[in-house]
Amino acid sequence: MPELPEVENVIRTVQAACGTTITQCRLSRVAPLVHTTASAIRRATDNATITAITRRAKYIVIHCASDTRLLIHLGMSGQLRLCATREEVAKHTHCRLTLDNHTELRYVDPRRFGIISLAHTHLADHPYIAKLGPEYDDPTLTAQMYIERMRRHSKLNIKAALLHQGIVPGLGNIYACEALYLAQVDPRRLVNTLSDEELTRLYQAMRTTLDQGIVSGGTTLKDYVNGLGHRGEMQTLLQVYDREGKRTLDGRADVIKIVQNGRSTWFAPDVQR
DNA sequence: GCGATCCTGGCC
DNA sequence: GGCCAGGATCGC
Repeated sequence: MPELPEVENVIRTVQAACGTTITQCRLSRVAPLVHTTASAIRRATDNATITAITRRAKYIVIHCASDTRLLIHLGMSGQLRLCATREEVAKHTHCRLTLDNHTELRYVDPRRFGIISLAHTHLADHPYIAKLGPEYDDPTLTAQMYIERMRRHSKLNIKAALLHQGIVPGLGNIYACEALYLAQVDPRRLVNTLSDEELTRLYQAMRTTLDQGIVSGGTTLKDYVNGLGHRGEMQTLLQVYDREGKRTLDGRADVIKIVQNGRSTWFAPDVQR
């Protein structure tokens, strides 16, 4: 479900949890924990005040006053919801953080591809965080730096490179297809066949696409909702994603679907070269 | 670098 | 019943 714009909208809509104190942490046995245990999470969150909720790539970071941070990745089907305590608990709710203001943060994930983890010292030292490239909107990430990072993976097709979270994280299947359309680049091309000019177009396109996704509240294809349960609007603006056999949204060209590295790619061969 | 794999649910 | 899905790790 969630790519960077969806995760950004989730963290923005759960900010009311900041300043509250966690009075209870309930983890189901099927919660997908990584690099930690249920007891470590209970210990870290017990009576902890939430000082901030931030995002790193597609990870949600819940900062506790105790200097520990709870890391949540939503995987394919995860949701983080800020609910009234009395609200009915949805199926596949794996973690409930009860807060001292009659609300709860609930992590729900039917497919269980997401993860919950813990970072004690520097966030950047966490094994999963350490592998990530710089944020797409990092002011120090110039087009030139982006090109250099891309060229370290010369043998990848450009679609796979856009999905590679170690280069610049945040794009998933939807926004990668959309960025390639905006930049007018054929997803099948290898990085080492792209000119600096084409990579610069992709640098700009991925930034524009992610910004647009954030501003429009994320893409609700099926079940994405933000932390308050509201759907996004970006699905009404997608040019190519899931439009096999149709025209692009702007009517400029026909869309076809191919499979790359096991994932569907939609693109318009007449305008993506 | 690439394919298999984790898992549930919706759709054909 | 089989296929597909917004992700990413792991082993080869």
